Amino acid sequence: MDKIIFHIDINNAFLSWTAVKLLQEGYDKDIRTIPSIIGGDEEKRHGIVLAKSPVAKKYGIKTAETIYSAKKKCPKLEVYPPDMGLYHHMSDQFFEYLKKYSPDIEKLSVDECFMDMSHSKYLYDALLQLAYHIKEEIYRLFGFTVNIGVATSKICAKMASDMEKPNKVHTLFPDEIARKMWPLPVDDLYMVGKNAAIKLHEIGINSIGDLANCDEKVLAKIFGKQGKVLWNYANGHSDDLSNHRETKNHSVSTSLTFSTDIGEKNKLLQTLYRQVDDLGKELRKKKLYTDTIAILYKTADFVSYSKQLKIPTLTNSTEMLSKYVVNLLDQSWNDEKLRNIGVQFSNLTPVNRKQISIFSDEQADNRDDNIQNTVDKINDHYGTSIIRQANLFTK
DNA sequence: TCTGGGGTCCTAGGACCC
DNA sequence: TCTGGGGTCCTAGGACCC
Repeated sequence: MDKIIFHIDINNAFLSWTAVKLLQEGYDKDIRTIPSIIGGDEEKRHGIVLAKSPVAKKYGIKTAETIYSAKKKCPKLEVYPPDMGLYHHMSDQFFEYLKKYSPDIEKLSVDECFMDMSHSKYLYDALLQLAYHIKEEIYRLFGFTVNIGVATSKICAKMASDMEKPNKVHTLFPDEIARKMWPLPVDDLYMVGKNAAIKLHEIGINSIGDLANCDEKVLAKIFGKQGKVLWNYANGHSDDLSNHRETKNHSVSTSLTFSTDIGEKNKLLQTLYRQVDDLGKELRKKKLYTDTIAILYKTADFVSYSKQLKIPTLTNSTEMLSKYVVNLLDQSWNDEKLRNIGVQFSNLTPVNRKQISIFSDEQADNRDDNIQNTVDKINDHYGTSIIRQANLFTK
């Protein structure tokens, strides 16, 4: 029997979640029905569109464009601030609810997932009914709407849920691909971004159908490995779509855009120490170790740089990570003013596979681990970081 | 008052080994 | 006294996703 995959996508998740919360608090309008967006704080230079209402979309407003530009397109646009705490809470509830229908759920982000329904007891027709049922039940229980794509491959389920929005169920079975997906602009295909779209248009490939029916070899020449992937997607093949997301915890990172460009080293260090402390805590909580440490930054003129170092031992000690991060800054930064700085740890390894390097002092490592764990426990207990490294408080 | 934050994967070039 | 070729590891940068 064929696979049956559902792709469930929350419509304008951040905006819907904020809308539901405002309504519960007695707000007099549903911001999903007016030109509105969820946007960051412009004064802090976080001023981009994080989510938009369907009405805002009609004005041509796009996710990730500047709020400044969005307001030019629609002067009466209403901007609401994000509430990440709320969003994580709503996301958790959503995925908890879905478990009721399949144990095989693959999260793609806070607001979308695949559900493998192949082994469910439902017959084919009943499965489609079930998709509608889930959609309605989510609305009844939580107050937000979803799109559900039903297909025999992940790529088709994903493309189906993206069709007409909001609050819809679409199917995209093999015999529907040519009629439903091929006429769409090639730009709409998953993994065709701005750059790929330009190159495809240049060689006369404008629709997904053009891509599906073109010569694979031409694609390979232009896109390398990715050419084959795109060709498969256009033909509705391939279930490796999410492989790169399945293997989780390849890296953790954090970054911060400053309100004003920063050129003072001690201020940069303060930010870095805080970031290393936060990520270190995350690693220890997940019992993961890293041996690949990087800093990333953007200069005032928006040029990105990164500097990475592989170290001979695995660690998740804030103290050790801090030392390397400071070295990386010293090696790469030449006193330019920065608008953004961040830290990334990759090549993450579970604790039980930790290998003690011949260069490391095992006893010292264990002692460090114990101190860190105690600090983490105290901070957990008081709900905040009352114990941080002394570094964090220096000027 | 331009341009967030957190991820994954790929590529190209250099170092180094045999 | 001319310069192989395969392989792996590491780093910096970039494309793409939500």
